[in-house]
Order: sequence, then C-alpha cells, then structure tokens
Amino acid sequence: MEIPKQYSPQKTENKWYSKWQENKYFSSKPDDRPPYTMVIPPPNVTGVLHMGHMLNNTIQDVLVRRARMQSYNTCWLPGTDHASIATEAKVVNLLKTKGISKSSLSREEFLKHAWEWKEKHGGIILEQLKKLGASCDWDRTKFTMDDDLSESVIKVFVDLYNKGLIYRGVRMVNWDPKALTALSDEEVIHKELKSKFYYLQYKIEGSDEYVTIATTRPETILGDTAICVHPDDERYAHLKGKKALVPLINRPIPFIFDDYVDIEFGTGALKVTPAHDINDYNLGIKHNLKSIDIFNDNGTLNENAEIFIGEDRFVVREKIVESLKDNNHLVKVEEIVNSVGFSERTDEVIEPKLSLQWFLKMEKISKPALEVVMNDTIKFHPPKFKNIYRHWMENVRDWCISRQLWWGQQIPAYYLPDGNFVVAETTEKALEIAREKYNQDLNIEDLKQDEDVLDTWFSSWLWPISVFDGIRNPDNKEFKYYYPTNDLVTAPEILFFWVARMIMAGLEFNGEIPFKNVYLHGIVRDKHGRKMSKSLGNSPDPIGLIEQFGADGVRVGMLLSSPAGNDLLFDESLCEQGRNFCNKIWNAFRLIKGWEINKNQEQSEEAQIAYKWFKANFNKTLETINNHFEKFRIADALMAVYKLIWDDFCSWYLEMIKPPYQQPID
RNA sequence: GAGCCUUUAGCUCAGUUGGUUUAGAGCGCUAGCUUGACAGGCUAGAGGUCGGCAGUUCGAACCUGCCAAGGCUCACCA
Repeated sequence: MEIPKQYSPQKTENKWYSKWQENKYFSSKPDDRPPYTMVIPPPNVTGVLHMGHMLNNTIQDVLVRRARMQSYNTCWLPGTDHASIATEAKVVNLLKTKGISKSSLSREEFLKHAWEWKEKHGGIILEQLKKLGASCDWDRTKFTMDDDLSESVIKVFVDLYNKGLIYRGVRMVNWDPKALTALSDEEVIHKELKSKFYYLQYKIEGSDEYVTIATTRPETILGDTAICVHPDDERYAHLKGKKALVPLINRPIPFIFDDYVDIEFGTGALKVTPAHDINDYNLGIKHNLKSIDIFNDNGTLNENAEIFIGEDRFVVREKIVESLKDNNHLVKVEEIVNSVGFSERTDEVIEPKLSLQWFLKMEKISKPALEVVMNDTIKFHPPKFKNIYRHWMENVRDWCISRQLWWGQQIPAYYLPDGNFVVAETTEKALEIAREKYNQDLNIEDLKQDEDVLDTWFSSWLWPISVFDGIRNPDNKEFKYYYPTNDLVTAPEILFFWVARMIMAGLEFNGEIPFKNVYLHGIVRDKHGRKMSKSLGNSPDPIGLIEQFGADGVRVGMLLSSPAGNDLLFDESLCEQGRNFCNKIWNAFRLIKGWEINKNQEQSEEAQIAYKWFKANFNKTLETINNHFEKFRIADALMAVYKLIWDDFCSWYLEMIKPPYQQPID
C-alpha cells in the first residue's frame, strides 16, 4: 500500500465529516451522563461565512470536541438569526431590482417575498460551517423566527407588559432615516467627525440688536423654539422678556435662562430645537416650549420648516448656509471636531426624533444581571470585560424595542377604535380582554394589531432558553437537562446587545444564569492590524482558504495566534503552519505504518526507556493542556499539543524507537 | 469629557504571589544539508539595557508615581 508523501486534507476531511454525520456522532439526547451544552451565536440567516465566524466557530468546536472526549453528553446547537433590519433591507433591494417597491405591497405580500428569500438564500452559512468541520447537532438547527421561538418572544412580551416592565410612550429615539425605523441606543455608533461650527445672528424683535449663536446643524434653525442663555451671563441679561427672530423665516422665539448652558462655550447662547436634539428636548419640557418637528421620516424637510420643503437635510445644510450668508446672518465658520451618531446597520446619520415607541424598563432586570457577573457566577474570559460590563449596566437606559419594520415578530398589542389597547398573545385573547375591560360589544374586526415588529435582539436574548422550549414549557425534559448551558463563545462587540441581555432574560424568566462561562475573542484583522472590510478587499475567502490549506490547517493557524480578548492579526502563513503541522502528523503515521512488526522480538532496553520517558512526558503535557483549557487559553493549549507531537513524539520518541533500516520492530 | 486596557526578540505573544530566568515560545531570519516518514523536512545559529524617567527593596519585566505611544468601552456640551 502506497501512502502519499503529502497529506491531502480535502480527501480526508470530507470522508470523515460524512462519516460523523452518517453515524450521528454530533447528535445528543438527554441521558445519564452530565451534559455539556453550547448554543451558537446565531449568524444572520442571509449571511455568508467570514473570518470572524471561522474563528468563533473553531473555538466552539474545540471546546465541544474536548468535552465530547471527556465523555460529556455534548450538545452544540446551531441556528440562524432573522436579523430584522439587514434582511428586510436585502429583500427591499431585491424587490427594487424587480421593479417592485415595498410600499406597493401589503404586509402579507412582503412577508411572502421575505420568506421566499430566506428559504432560498438562508442557511448557506450553516453549510459553510460544515465545511469548517463544526460538530454541531444539526438535527436541532433553529431559526429565531421558527414558530416555537416566535411564540416564546410574544409570550415574554406579554409577560413583561403585565409585570409593568414594558411601556409605550413618546420619547426621543434614534431614528434611522434610511431604514425608516427607530433604533436602540446600542445600534448607534458615535464617530468623531471634523465638522463646521456656524456662528449665526438672530435679530432681536423690535430692536436693531442681534444675538449670535453657534451651531453645527444650521438646517435645524427652522425648528428653533427658543434661545437659551445662562442666568448669570451678564451679556444677555437685558434680553429677558424679549424675543429673537429665526433667520430667513422671522418666527419670533423667546429667550430662556438655564444653567444647562456653558457660558464659555461658543457664544454662550444656545438655539433650542426640542424636536431634534435630546438636550433641547429636555430643556423644552422644563421651560414649556413648543416643539416643531421639521423633518419627514426619510430625513427630508416637511411643511413645518416653511422653506426647503422636500429637500434632504444635508442638501439643506449647504443651501441654508448660502442663504444665511446672503442675508447677513452668517458671522463666521469654525472647524470643530464633534461626535455624530451613525446607524450600525445602514451607516446613515442618526436623527434624534420624537416618536411613539415601545420600551423595556431596564433598571430592575439589569441589577441581578450585573451581580452574577461581578461575583463570578458567570465568568468572563478574559476578566477585563467585567469592568466594561459593569459600566454599561450601571448606566443603561430603557431599551427601545419596537422597529418600524415587517420582518420580525409583530408586537402583540391590539388597538381598539376608541384608542385604548390591550396586549395579549393572540387576537382571540386580546378580544376577550378588550371585551372584559372596555366594551362587551367589540368584535375581532375592531382590533387592529400594532404594525411594528420587535427588535431582533428581543428574540435572540431568549436564544439559550427558547431553543430548548424553556419559555413555553419550562418543565420539559430537554430544557431541564441542557440548561443552563456551559460556555458561550462570542465577540466583545455584542457584549451589550446580546450577552448582557441573555443574562437578564435568563434570570428574569427562569431564575437561572444562561451559561457559566463567556469567552470573548478578538476581531480578525489583516496582518497590518486593519479591520477586514469589503472596501479594502483584505478579507480572504474562508472557503478558499479551506480548499487551499484544509480546514484543520486553517483552524490551527487561526488558533495559534488567538489569545483571549486580543485581536488576531491574520496572515496566510499561519494557515501554512497549520497545514505543515497536519502533514507532520501524516508523515509520522506513514513512518509507523511502514514498519514491520515482529511480535516475538524482545523490546530493547532503549525502547523501554523511550516508552517510559514519552509516557511520563505525555501525562505531564496533558496536565498542562488541561490547565490551559480551564483558563480558556486555547492558543497555549494548542501550542502544547503542537510541541508534544512535533518535538517530543516525532523528533525524539519516534527516532528513539526507530528500528534499523529494513529491520522489524518489536 | 469619563472609565479601562496594552507596551517584553523582525512579527505575534508567554512570563502565574518580586529571588533557580545570565529573560522564554512559535513564526520569520542566517548558514549548512537531494540523510530511506516528512524540503510542507533536518541540523546548527544569530536576535531583547523587558516603552521612558524617578522611586520602594538586599534584589524589579513583575510593586508605586509621573511621562509617552497605541487601543477599547461609555458619554446629551451646542
């Protein structure tokens, strides 16, 4: 039998993965053994595998395979996330290429298209994970919009509403003018930008005097309803009771006095636009100001603006500066660095907007979730994330959970003709409650369900529970056996979005933590430390890498340079090292396979010593490896294996017991 | 603006409560090897006043203070 000199991962990996699958080696059923459970951080259903997924799932696979070898009953549960905004945007774009606009479709028609798209393109990533060798229990694959998971989300919403933790109200929210929906605070990314600081003159009504204010958003002057100065600022004291005229439209607005204003900053005079800035909004409430919303949902100006109606906010910014200049309202322009919020999904500049949304109160449920992390009931690896977690938890604000989208779980609130509403799991139950509470004569047609859906994270925060049906049937056998899960492997980017909220959900709905360890790995960057991005073109195709180096080669390469919490500077040469390692093992096998065994031959003294030495060495290394694993030092564990095989086993042991040329071995 | 983290060989990182470390690993590098498992290999070797300054100590990569560079998280200063 001829064994090729070089290892061929393609042949080997496909062969064994099929075999594993055929024999259901990864499938798990509750039994007498202790369980080891892990849920996958569900990737977007429309996503494709990128380097980050590859790292994330390789680490999980290592953990779960080790647990399997330790004879735990291992269950690694895979699945995908419906990713409301991202998926809806993709479907909208696809429809656009077919000449269909979303607005021309009914909700039902649109959802039909969305589901079609999901069936067709969804789950590609799961097939890619199989190529990677991921040992998931594929029979348990879940999707966050499966009927049972959706039901769980609705049940939880109703439960929280009944507990008084969910409320509906008009608040200043982060509005994405491109996705046309509200976002949570976490979905806003602040970036420092070089902006312009415009100094504008407002005429004082009935006088020749002017007052100068400074702003970065001149287009919002059309929504001004006051000018605010500090009560101790003598420069402006004489303006009490006077009014200023908004430039270009000459709407009179009052002066208000509040120590919120920083005397030193700008001119010490602040224009107040309650509809378009959270601070101004608060000032507006305090001083009883009118609120003039000058924007449409898509970021264009509406009739309230009086001028530039229908034009985009950024176009108007340019134009209004010209107008102000022409009318001698512009005093000067300075360069300034300020922080601007962008939508995490669409990269659109966020518009603070007053709107009616659903919120979840965070104060009560965040406290226990903070505690279990601080007292190490849930351990973070590396622990430096505890601080970051605490800071966020201590300052968290109510969570805006409604989204003006169709793809997702529709909010189970039903409005009555008189404006009242009821919250219930089904229309039938809603009707029942509505009749009881408001009017016996109501019919099902009188109820109108809320148009909005819930934030995707409002479903994925239940993931470790709902995949085992622990919300609907908390006493079911599987949930009792598999939950709480053991380890969670994810990126720090979603510590707040997901990890923190899963902890809250676990404690709130089941009184138990959802997992015991959270391993937070870094971001995969290129070898120059730059983030991988489409525009830079510096992200290798993971499947291409697997074809080139073998899945094991690539995975060894990634793990070797991946200490917990640190970013990984990816370089193809790492995969080469991994491939070479696989080849080394292959050739050790080739060597041994080539030996002829003579059972009658005495074992030489040297061989006996060699055997004892290696055995001792092996056990010592095993201890080291276990120690590394307990501390989630995967890279170190792998290096110990690497050296054990390459140096101790191949370079020393095999050489020591190697029989003379063409002689048999004992 | 607030909080946190990092800085050790060319690169990526270890270095556990300060003393068996004249500071380690992998990769890379240099010089030799067409050696019968493997050139995706073997052998030999070079490389660091542990970011800077000051201090504590008999003794500091490790503790303290200041400074410098890089990074992360949060934040309503127009």
